[in-house]
Amino acid sequence: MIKAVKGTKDLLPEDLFRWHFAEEKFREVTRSYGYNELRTPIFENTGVFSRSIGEESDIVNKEMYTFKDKGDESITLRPEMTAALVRACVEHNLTREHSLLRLWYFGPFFRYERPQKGRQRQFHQFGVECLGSPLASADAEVIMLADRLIKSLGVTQYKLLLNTLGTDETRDAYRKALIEYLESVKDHLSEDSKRRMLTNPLRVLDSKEKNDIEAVAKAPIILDFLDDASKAHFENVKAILDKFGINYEVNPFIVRGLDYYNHTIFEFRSDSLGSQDSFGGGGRYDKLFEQLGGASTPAVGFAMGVERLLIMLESINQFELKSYDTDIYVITYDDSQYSYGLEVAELLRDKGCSVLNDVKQRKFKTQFKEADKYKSRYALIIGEDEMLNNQVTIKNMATGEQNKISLNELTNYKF
RNA sequence: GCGAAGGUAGCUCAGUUGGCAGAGUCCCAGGUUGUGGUUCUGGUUGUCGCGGGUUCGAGCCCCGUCCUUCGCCCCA
Repeated sequence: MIKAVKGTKDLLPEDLFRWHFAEEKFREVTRSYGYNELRTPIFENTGVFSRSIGEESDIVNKEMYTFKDKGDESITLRPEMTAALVRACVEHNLTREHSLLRLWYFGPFFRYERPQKGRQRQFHQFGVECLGSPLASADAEVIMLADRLIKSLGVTQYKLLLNTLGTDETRDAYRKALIEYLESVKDHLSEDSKRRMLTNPLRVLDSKEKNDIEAVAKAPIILDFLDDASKAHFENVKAILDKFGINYEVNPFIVRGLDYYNHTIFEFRSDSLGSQDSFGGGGRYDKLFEQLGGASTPAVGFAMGVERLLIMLESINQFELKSYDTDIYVITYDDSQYSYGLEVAELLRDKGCSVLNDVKQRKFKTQFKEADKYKSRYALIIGEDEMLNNQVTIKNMATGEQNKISLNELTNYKF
């Protein structure tokens, strides 16, 4: 038997009820903040990602699906959206036409990783990007949108972690000081962290190793390296969140995996997800437009792992629907009324009802059982009698009440 | 890339020291020819993940491999 590729999943009809529920909320919440959807191709020229995410990051180094196409171009299946979205905005000059641009997206992404709970090779992200404002107001809007979305899905058990990286200069100065410190406690670090010290030193702060956590406790803290403007920016973000009762926890140890962030960074975590406890995150990326050849454009955004979000919905039993209800099931006594039943069904579909005919033309009793299975609210019963008199018998499946009516009455019936 | 557990019917799983591959559920048919949700009766369903090996005989033991799950790494 041929199976789906490792780390990929089919979404079956029963899964999709939950997906549709979430996707509806994406539309609802983004609309309430005036965000418009943007879609980009699923693959890009490799440079879009290698130039933005960071050559040293694991994503670029070992997780991208990169291949040469028949024209010998290096192509990469998108591992995240922000770089692709910025590319599209630059290419179409969108930020020239709108000095402030609010966009959202939802779609599949690809990373070559070891599959695990909440981690697949093809996975889905939902996210928003607010382009054009350097102010804390934009950071706060994006965070509040994310928070509102999570709440609207019915999720309550989660934490919002907040940190700031300051400007590129403060981040680089901090990185230097941190490496210096880590060198001094090198003997107490795990093997992983000794390696990370060189590739992504900020990651060491986030280690789960007991020894690392102790060694890092006295490490220099980014907040001490911030210039006044960066501090003010961060304070403004917090002030807005405070005003609207958004709970957060400042955590100088949270770190994002992508190189392009500066100033505010944040992460949503939940303990119902096992080891992949982060289900969303984002931050400000003021330099990315320039890196990708566009005009300097301050920007902030976030992304959410949709599979992880849905795991959380499942764990709180949110949204258990297994199939959609239908309005009407047309039941015919035998095959000679089938064609008449079809006419009646089409008539009702014109009115906007969902109507089922038994295309297997099974026996009378079985059709009733089907009507139950599809949770039809009404059964239309058609025998020789009804057909000859241009009538139907309409039965309310919940009350059992039924009566014979003409087609005319049927088309005016309030279902 | 590293470490650990698992894979038996569509689904959830049982299967003893190696001896005819099972249960529940779902599905299908029927309960005397125009009424369902509950119920009763009967029935179908298998590459025991895949490939080798040991054995008279393998779902069970051995080796390899694929996939899933859990942890590390990394990230959403």
